[in-house]
Amino acid sequence: MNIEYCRLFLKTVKLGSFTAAADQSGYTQSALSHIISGLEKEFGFALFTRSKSGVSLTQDGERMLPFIRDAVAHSDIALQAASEIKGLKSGKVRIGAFSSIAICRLPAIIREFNAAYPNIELDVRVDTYRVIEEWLANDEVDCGFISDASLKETDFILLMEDRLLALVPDEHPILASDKLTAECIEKMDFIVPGEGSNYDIGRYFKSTGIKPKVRFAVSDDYAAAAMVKQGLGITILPELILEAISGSFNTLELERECIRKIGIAARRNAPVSPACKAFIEFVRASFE
Amino acid sequence: MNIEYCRLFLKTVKLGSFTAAADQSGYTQSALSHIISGLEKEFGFALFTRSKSGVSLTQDGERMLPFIRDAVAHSDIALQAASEIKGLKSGKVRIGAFSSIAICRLPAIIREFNAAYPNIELDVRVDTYRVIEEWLANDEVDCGFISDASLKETDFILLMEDRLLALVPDEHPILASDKLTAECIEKMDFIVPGEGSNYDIGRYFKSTGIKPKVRFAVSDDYAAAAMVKQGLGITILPELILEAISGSFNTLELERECIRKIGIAARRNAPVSPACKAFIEFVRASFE
DNA sequence: ACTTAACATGAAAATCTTTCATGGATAACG
DNA sequence: CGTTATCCATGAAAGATTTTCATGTTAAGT
Repeated sequence: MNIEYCRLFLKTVKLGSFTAAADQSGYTQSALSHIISGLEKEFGFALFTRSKSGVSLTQDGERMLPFIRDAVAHSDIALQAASEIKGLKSGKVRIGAFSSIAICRLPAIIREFNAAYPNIELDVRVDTYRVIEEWLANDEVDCGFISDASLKETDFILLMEDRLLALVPDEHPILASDKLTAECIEKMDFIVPGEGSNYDIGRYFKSTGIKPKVRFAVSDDYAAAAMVKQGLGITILPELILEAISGSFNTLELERECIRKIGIAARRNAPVSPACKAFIEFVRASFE
Repeated sequence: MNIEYCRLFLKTVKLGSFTAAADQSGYTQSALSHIISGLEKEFGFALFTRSKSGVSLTQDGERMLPFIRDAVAHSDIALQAASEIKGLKSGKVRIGAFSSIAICRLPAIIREFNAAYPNIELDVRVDTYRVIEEWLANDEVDCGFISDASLKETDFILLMEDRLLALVPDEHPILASDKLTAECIEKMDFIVPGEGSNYDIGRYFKSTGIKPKVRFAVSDDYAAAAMVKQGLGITILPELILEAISGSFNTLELERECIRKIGIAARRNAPVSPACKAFIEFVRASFE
């Protein structure tokens, strides 16, 4: 029994016409006629009654229909399984990541993933998560690390929570206090950090109503940290970024805590390749 | 995906050898080698690791195994369904029947069955059910009508119960009585009927301990009936046979009732053709 | 080392599949 | 009603695929 022919049988049943089924399947009408005849010979009875307005199932054909559907369905499952396995042998996953993740977590993940799936190519692009969301929407990446802040058309998997912490100059009196209050922030000079963190901090100030005394706005988090060290003011950065910044810094928890939720997302309602599935699962597991 | 090739894959898994699997399946080793390579190309990964002592599944092949088994199993079911349907279009059923059934019931059954399954040939052989059981055992018939008396290696389906009745001459004083007692039987001349019924009556006398005064033993039931009519004695016959004997007879129930159970049987543990199955089911339904 | 057993491989042969060209039959249409 | 279009069947030819044949390679067993 040839499964391809069974598929043709099903299509013919659906369309009630050899000609139409053949056209839709890239065969000639003649071929399909021969093929169905072959099936009928193999089974030993007629499947269709032919007429000038098409074909319709015989009673015997009707009886066979569920069995053939079933056989086709199960062979499809096998084929599907094969393509999953194959997809893990030779895939390519395009990943969007924002800088702190790219610096602090991705290198280890990529190394381990490569060991497990040596033939899956990983293609990492780094930008802010605003941009990563665009990439996801435009199908420029297969999956991306984003914050839960504005997840829209994505399947989001939570990986970790990341606190915002204040960075304070060395030997500053405020270090004696337990947490940094809103009033303290407003009293001190504030250095607005780079683009990505900027976004989180903007949200933070907006939601708490804190109005910082902005002295500087710099283009990246490292610069902001360096300026704090020079005593030019304080700044606020996600904890994860601090891991990436070498050197020791004085951090202080915020009295009004702020947490960003970091996760990985693929486009919702879009087919996800086996390789990408495997990568996402791998990332999920590595954050457990 | 070619189901035949999947079957070959399974056989190869079972035997752990291309050569052996090819031999058992009527292919050359080379053909199987090409075929498995083809499957591997289709799936996109290796199924077997080859060695000089045979082949063994790769990890991926192992993963595919259950899916392929499943696909093959379901296509087998479809093929099986087809052969059932086909079997009902062109079968032959060899039937063993004993005379009373063959005369009183079979003609109507055969006529109706033929209308329903015009292409199934029925081949009826008539003898006593002792012989029919032999035919069943020797596979000389596909199914047979037998009594439950000595059903051994058969699948027995009960169809009807058949009483033994006494046949008494016209105007005999015993007719006034309600039932025929054991003493009455022993007082009167007894005519032993033909071979088939003989067997039932022998059992009856044995089990009840009645010792009849045997005057005659005749070769068939019709003769026994005729002799009763001539006033030569009484006899005992199954009710079903009386239907077959033309003319009116005086019957009397036995005080010690005897019932034979008539059914149809096929050999147990032997494959039963679809046509035979259909016939047995048809008979069962027509006795309901 | 030699032999055997097992799988691979390329080319040839055999078989199967598909198309082409055509025909017949009926339904729809003017 | 005849004409045309549509639909399926069919036989032969072309094209693919499958299977075999002949042979090669490699490793295991003796």
